[in-house]
Amino acid sequence: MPKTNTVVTRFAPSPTGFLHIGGVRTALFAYYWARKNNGTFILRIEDTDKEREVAGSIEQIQNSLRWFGVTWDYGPNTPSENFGSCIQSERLETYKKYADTLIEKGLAYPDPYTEGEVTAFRDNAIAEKRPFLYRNHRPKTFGVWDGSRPLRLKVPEIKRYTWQDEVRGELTAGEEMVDDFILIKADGYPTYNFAHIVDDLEMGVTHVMRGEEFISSMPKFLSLYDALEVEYPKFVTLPPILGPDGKKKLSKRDGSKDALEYDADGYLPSALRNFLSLIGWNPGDDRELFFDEQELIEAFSLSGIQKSGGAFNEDKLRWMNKEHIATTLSDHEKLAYVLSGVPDTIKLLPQYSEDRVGKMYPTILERIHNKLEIKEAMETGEYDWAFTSPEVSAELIKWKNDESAATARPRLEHTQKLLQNADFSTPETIKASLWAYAEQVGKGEVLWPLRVSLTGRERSPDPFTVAHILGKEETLLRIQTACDKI
RNA sequence: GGUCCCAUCGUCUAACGGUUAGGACAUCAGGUUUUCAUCCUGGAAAUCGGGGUUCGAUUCCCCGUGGGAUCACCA
Repeated sequence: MPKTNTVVTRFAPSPTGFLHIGGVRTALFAYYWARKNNGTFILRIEDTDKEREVAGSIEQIQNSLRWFGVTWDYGPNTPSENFGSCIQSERLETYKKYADTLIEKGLAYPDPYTEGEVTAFRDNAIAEKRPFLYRNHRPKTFGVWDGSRPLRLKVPEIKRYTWQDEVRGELTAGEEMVDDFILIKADGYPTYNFAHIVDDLEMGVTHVMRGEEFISSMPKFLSLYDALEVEYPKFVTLPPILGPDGKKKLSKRDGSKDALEYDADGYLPSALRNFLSLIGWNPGDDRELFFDEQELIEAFSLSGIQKSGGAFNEDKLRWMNKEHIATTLSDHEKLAYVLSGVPDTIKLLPQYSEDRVGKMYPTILERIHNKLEIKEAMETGEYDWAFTSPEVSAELIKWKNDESAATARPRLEHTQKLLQNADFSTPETIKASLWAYAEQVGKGEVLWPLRVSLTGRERSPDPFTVAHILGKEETLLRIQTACDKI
């Protein structure tokens, strides 16, 4: 649905693989800005390099965006009545049209050199330690372009360019960066430099949002806008997302993996969205937790975008994910979340049942930040007590104030007696049945041996929670087993 | 190397000439607690350096320094 066209933004990835984290952030910002202004958001596929194209990545990119809740008004499967397809390889006629216009104006010409000759020019310039400029070799007269050779732009004016960036203010570039770049390659496909500008124009894009790596190419873009005699859109330069070291750009190793891998690791889309939005942008106040997409859209502003790059802080992402799990998931969803993190090996344990997991998921969620940590805790045996009778050592049952484990036996037996008549419906009701006794005799004296009898472990959830998870029968049995041992 | 960009606690960041430089994650200490976890309280922790401009610079300007980007028939 076309909206009020005050703002049109786009996300324009090339289908050369999965969508990485940096790309997601760019998409998110462009999407927020469009939605905030009741504008239009376009997903455009820049597939003009057939060599690098990876099959299936268009689907993959769309799936990733959908996972984040990003929706687009026009995209690969939703063409526009006005400008048609959002896939560049299907728009070759359009680029041709613009190329012809430039040729007519005398502002585009076929490159008369072979690739080898141009390379030789370049190597020569490098050897002489001076910047290579194709325009120094520009032919005196232009031949007729038959499509078999690259078509180059004749830059309308060689000058120092100055332009406004919505984030960084006034930016400049020297005339060394102004050169006769290629508009259409010998294979008939346009270059990024040409295609993206033609498309932005055709699609009515008002805000071009992209990473800072494009700043140095701006003279190219501006000279083309000038050659076409069109208005510049607004430029919004986004800072890079850096690796944890805060220097290099985020690499695969430290988080720039497929956005969907985070799903597998148990990161909630809302948490990752929240986290990524806060790298290179902030709402201007102390708010950090944005559980809802709408809040983010409302808070978003161009003035909150940062100039400098931000590191990917996985600790903060983990914290944020925990917060999102706690506040955005229903009880049912929390249980499903934990269940999906239980390794198969655990499911083989004799007392394993979903019912038991259903009683213990809150205590598990209290201790983890993502699904990976559930798996890890389970695999290291942290929760084995819940699914199999523990091996209880008498040594461990001994409370620090006791002389030996046997000292605890009468207390355990009394505890067992109290629990026989206890209400096991919640940890609190179990606690109620034991609390008076524990306070009278000593909490550590009663609760430590009980907890160890039930779990066999030095560290575990509190005994009331454990007893509730195990149920009355199993609880009493385990206490008996422990008593028999000491 | 040329051109360009950036610079506040370890990290993400607030401050848009006047603040004891604030918040969050991480970290440390204390408290609650039978242990772990949770939770609560508190602490330590930053304006890259040097010059200007100004009554007054985190903030404006210049020079350094450091980091980054870019110089393709890739995007």
